[in-house]
Amino acid sequence: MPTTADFERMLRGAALRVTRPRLAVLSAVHQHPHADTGSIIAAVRTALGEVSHQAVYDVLRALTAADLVRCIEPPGSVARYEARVGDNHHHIVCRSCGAIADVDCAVGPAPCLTPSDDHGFVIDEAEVVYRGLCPTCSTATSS
Amino acid sequence: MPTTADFERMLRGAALRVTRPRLAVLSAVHQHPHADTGSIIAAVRTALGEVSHQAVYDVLRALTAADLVRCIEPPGSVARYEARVGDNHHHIVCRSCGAIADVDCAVGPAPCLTPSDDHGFVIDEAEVVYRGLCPTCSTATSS
DNA sequence: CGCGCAATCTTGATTGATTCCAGAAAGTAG
DNA sequence: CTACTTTCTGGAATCAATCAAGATTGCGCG
Repeated sequence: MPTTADFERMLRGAALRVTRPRLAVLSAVHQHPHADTGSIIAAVRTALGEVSHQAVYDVLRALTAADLVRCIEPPGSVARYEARVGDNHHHIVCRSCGAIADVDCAVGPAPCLTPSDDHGFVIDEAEVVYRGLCPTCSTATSS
Repeated sequence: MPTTADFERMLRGAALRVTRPRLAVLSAVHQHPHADTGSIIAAVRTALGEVSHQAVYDVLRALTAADLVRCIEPPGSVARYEARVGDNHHHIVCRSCGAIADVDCAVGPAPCLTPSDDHGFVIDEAEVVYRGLCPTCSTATSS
């Protein structure tokens, strides 16, 4: 787990000002993978006291633009943020309870980047979302 | 393009009552691939006159549950619906204008269904979303 | 060490999609 | 044709997210 000093370095490296809310948001995202915005706001407030949701939204946008965090939007859920950036990985979403797990790319660095017909689109990224049942819901259903 | 009689047959086959709003929604989804809810409501109202948005939401949910339409939720956009069901295909979303195009599965019937580590999840579906620039935005940007 | 600019945060209102609710209407089976 | 059940209508409510204006604060510079 990175330290506050690491987060500060990351912010400076991205030419972003180092502020209390930003360090708290960065820390919260690292501590709570796949957390939705509400959870992040709650975590930040636990750490700092009162913080406006607007600040959190703004910080998340800035961090996303700087590639310090990544935003994912699973179907049937609100936006979620995670700290793993730079590595090509995807997600499994549980159909029943909404749990999310990371999945490393199936076949290589960027296997699905070549669809059979690109319709003239210039593709720069492919995101894969697996749907299914997590271990807990799977056993609960089959029993 | 299927006819009203076809739509009626589809509804009866799914044990759903045949109502005017349902036929209109089914028709609208077939005529406007990847339409968002608002567009579908507008299309239905053009065809039938006043229809409550609640009815459209309800119908779309019923049709989705019956696998007569499919719901997709591209990042940064609202829910959209399409009529292609049963075939495994994915989507390209334009980063700039939000246009959506269909893409047949890259490597086979269900290529990405085998991640390197499934974390104990029971996976039954994989959805791939390609991000990039559509031909129009691509040329507009590079010029 | 203190100043000034510009980015950032606070507060509060607002939008927009979606859902909930109760009653009226309509489709289907018999 | 009748009755039952599903579906639709109309309106209010919820929730995430965005917008706007003014107060703060971080950071670079002298």
